[in-house]
Amino acid sequence: MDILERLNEQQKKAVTAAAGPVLVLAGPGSGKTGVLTRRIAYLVQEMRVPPWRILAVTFTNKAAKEMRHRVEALLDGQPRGLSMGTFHATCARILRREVENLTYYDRDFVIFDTADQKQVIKQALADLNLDDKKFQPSKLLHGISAAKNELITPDLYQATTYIAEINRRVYSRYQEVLQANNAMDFDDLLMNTVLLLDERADILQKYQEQYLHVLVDEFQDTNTTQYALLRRLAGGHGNIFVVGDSDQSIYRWRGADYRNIHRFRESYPGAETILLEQNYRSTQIILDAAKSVIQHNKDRVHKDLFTERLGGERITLRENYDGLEEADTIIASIQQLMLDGYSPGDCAVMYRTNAQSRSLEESFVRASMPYRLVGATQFYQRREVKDIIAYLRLVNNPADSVSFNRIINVPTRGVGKKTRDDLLDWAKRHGWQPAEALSKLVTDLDVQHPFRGRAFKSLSKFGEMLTAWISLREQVSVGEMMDLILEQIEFRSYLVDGTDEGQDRWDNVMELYNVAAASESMGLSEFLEQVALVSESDNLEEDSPATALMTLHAAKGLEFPVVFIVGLEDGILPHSRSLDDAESLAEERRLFYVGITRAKDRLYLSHVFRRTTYGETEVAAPSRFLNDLPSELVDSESSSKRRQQTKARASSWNQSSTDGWGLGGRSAATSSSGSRRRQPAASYQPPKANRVPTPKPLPKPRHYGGSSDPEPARPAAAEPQYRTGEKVRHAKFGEGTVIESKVTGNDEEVSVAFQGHGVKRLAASFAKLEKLAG
DNA sequence: GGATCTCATGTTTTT
DNA sequence: CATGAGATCC
Repeated sequence: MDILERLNEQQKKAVTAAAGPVLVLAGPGSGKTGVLTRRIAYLVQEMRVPPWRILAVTFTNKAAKEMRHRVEALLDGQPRGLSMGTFHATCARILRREVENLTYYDRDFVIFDTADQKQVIKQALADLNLDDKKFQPSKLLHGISAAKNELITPDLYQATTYIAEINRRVYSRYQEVLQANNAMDFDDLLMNTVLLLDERADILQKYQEQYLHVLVDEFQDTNTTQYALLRRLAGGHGNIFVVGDSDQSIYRWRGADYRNIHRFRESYPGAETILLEQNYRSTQIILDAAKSVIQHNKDRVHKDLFTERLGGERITLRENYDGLEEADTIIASIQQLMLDGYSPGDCAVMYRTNAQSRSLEESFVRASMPYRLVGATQFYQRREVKDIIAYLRLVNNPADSVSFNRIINVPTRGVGKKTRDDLLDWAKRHGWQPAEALSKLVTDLDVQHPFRGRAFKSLSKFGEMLTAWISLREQVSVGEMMDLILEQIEFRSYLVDGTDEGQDRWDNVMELYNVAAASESMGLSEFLEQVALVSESDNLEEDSPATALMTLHAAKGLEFPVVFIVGLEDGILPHSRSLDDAESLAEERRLFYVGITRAKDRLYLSHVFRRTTYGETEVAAPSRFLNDLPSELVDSESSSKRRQQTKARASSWNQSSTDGWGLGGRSAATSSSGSRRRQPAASYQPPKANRVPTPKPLPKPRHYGGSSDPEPARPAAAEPQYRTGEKVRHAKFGEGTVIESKVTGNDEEVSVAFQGHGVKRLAASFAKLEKLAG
């Protein structure tokens, strides 16, 4: 494929720019990913740069994955050795490779997520005899994260006030606790990499020489530490190509600083700056509205965005009575759009806070309209999943006391607070890690210990299992290890308690198992790292027939033919916590701008008269941002007006379809879906028009539809679906032969021998086995 | 030691 | 309203 095909002049200029610093300021919809990927292809193909000498960094796994695919398509095959990944994954890879040069860590260090961090901070506070009610863990963590994002170590932390001094001490202790656990938090991955490169000129030089070209996506979202990293890596040659848009900077609260764009120009005075101003996404009207909104922010780099999609539908602005009516109105609009040839999957509903998704979901369920929730509760944060990961982490890294504490009594095994404290105490006195102490208890029969009777029995039993797992660590695969653990702790019977929720939890564990089993070639550390650095929203299914529901933050980088932005009220968007700070307010405005610019054809904005938050209903004022929309671009409707027009049919505020679109079959929807790893998109339940419209009490939306589709309510204890000898196909493992299959609870456990992959035990509901004829 | 209740808490969350 | 952590009760 010709790399320069169908590029406009500016895009071409960026792709073919000479080596050296390049700054691409890319408006929304201006084809920045295309430019970035073509730049890489150009470097390889035209400038003859070996792929392994190129480093491309992104913020999300999804962006990295997409870039990789597109580069592959351009180059007609895999660019061997190309480094492409998120900042965190890139740093983790460097740290892992250089681990022997790290003072406090050994090779199996683990990555702590926010829940783990909270435990660490509590430990730090306890160690310092500070009250965690007086000093809020979340606040302290935020402060620590901010420091790390600014490359400030505890030693460099300037404390001139009492509270800052507390912060400094907690930060310092927090780092010690992490190190004692052989663990890093997300921010450490970045900071420790920079520190390492600063300490060791030889290592710095090695990476500078390897990465002859550095490319960065979403540059406006970099924080100080990330920018420091980039500057160091590109330090020798200065071949750094960054793409960003300060108008889309919406992660300031995470340390992102779009002023890095200005700094870039100062750091690299010779940098070539290229503006991508042509928008290929939106209609003129939508783009004009977006421009009018963002124009109110000060100190912007001026861009003159334009589109060839002149005209377009006007923006619809609606006032509804309350959130319920707002949701129902949106659904009615989607149904109307369907008559115009749009699919529900062409539509997205965006909101400021996750809490707003609930009422929307309920309305979608009630109307039997398909939807998918993007980036809600993350799979890897689910309790049962975290529990099992904690087991694996402990096996991988017995120093991990956070995981230890998490699972010492999960499933309940008779180790309560007292016994646990005694154990931790005893371990501490001897200078052992908790897991180490447990091993001692079973391996060293002469050891003096404070346990008797039941406590001793429980601890030894667990100690024996743990010791055995650790000794098997090098010999078995991750999947086998997990299988063994699940079996021995009888996790299934612990979870499956006859409720749907219990079954869901077990299903989640089986899904994790499938991920592990598919990661055959990975070592345990590697597996855990991968699991720590992926997130759910990386798996938004494209081309799903369901309307996407997401926060405005989650919407960045996406586009939809039809976009609804809800809750345009002062206090929601802009959010109440941002009202008293100009910089925060500017960021809220950017958030609105990001939302508007996601839309290709149609944009619907809505606010309500009465908003219910935290169970309290209050009158809400329309968002101040609405004043920034030129009235000639907007069609305003309010439900009271509409009601008068359609008086005959609509009679009350509470009626669900106020504008006369009472189409939505009111059959009780069965399954909604969160976006899940390796799950098919939410299955579309078409409105069953002829069903008796008896609105049942709302089923609580299931977290996903995996195990029940496509055959809901498989009779328990029925015949197995799979027979011995039957040939099946699995997405990962390919063809195989069924060895045995048995029905267990609501599911079926199938053992299949796969060519080249050995025998796998799979949960039928997850494995998605395809039966092969013959 | 384990279950149950109460009470505080609540923006966004690429990793 | 809905969730989670900690206290309290059995």
